[in-house]
Amino acid sequence: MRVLVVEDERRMAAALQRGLQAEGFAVDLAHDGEQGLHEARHGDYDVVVLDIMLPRLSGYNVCKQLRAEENWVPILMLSAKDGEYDMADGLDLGADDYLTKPFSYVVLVARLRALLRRDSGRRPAVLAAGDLSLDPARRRVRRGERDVELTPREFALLEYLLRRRDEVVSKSEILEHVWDTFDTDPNVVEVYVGYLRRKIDAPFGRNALQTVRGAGYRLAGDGG
Amino acid sequence: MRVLVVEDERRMAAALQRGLQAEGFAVDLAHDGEQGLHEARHGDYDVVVLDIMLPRLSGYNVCKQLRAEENWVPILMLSAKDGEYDMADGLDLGADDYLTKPFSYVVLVARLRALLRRDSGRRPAVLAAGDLSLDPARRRVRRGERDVELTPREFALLEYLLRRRDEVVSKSEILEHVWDTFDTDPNVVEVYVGYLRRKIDAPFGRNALQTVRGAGYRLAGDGG
DNA sequence: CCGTGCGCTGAGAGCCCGCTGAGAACGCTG
DNA sequence: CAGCGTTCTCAGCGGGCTCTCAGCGCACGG
Repeated sequence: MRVLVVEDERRMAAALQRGLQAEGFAVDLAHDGEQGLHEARHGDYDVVVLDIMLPRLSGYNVCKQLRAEENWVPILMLSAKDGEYDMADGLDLGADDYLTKPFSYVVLVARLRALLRRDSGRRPAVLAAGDLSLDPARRRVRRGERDVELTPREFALLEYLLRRRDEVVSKSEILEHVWDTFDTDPNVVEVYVGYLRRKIDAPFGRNALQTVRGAGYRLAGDGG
Repeated sequence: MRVLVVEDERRMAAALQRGLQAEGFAVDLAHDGEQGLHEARHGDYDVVVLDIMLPRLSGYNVCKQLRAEENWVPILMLSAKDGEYDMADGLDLGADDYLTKPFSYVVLVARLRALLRRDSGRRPAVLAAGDLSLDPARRRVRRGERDVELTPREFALLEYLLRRRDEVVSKSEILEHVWDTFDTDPNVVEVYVGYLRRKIDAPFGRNALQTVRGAGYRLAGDGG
């Protein structure tokens, strides 16, 4: 999962980066509002952590601007507790959650995961393709009436493919979003696609997870 | 997807070309600002990667000129980080995104894809000629209501011909844009034209892909 | 009518892509 | 420490894809 942290104070930013990386996130940093706005627009992040007090452009305005552009990436706002800013304003502007400094990593990570799970509630809670369904919140996968057991990695892969169902997704895109790396041997994707097929397709005589030779994979929207 | 890379430094340009081709883009190169401007005007590209420091005409001016002509092709600017130029200026001039050298190659690809996704609303997403259609994003080709399976090379060839439908396209042009070489035996084009005809024309009793003896091929705009 | 040259096609060689089984490394639990 | 589940690497293989080549048909010009 890709996280953008917009925070001008270097030590705070570095600490957040280390902490979140330890939790398995891929973290990029922006050090002022303009850069943050730019990265959020173009960087394809799954969630944004946004400080309010920023040089050049405040977190408020970054958030406001993004929402004005119909960019609904989940945003978690951070503020000092000196009360100069009111967090309620942030929520009004379209932020999805907020935290007041100082906060603990544990809480931050928990909030982030919650945001990712519900994805701001703007998308359907359950991802589906035909009779294949995945519930991110309950971490549950079903094919028809039967539950399917997946490992964490298999689950993340299926979730990503379902979010982009009917599209052809390249192995490098998969590596970037599911493994949070890009210089890994793409063979690992092939291996996990194989695992998934053995669990969601083969036992049911289906073929949802299709190979597009020379391009990547496609999850058929009708469930195969 | 067609990408124009405007970059004077040969090694950089060659590396970008190879890398982007591996990701499935069709890449053309321009080596100075004037050539880049000319290609961008006439080349029908989906996105332009534009270095700022260029001989004869700077990337700034290429961008400014294109926008002045109401040409809204998505532009991603590249700059050295020596700070001589401020990227914000580039955005003011109408660029859609920027990256600072050195950048990771994967980030570049991700940004390009994001640009293409965002922009896909403006231009027709699918290329068509009569009841023959090709969707670059979903990597899908249809003749009427029937899906047609193509190999990567066949797909690239059909995409190129569709973009230039009703024009007579020479074999050397095809070699240059689809095979990215020019000293190859043109017979390979004949072979692949043959493959395509067997998949998109023969089974349907159609004749979209026409031979213009002594000149090249033409894809009939009405689908044959 | 024939000759020349262009384009078409079937056959086949080689290569590369993707799939898979085996197993090593790692962490967690009892 | 043993046992288990998960992740990932590696090597081998099978087959699809690409491209070459040679032979043939056909258009066009003499």
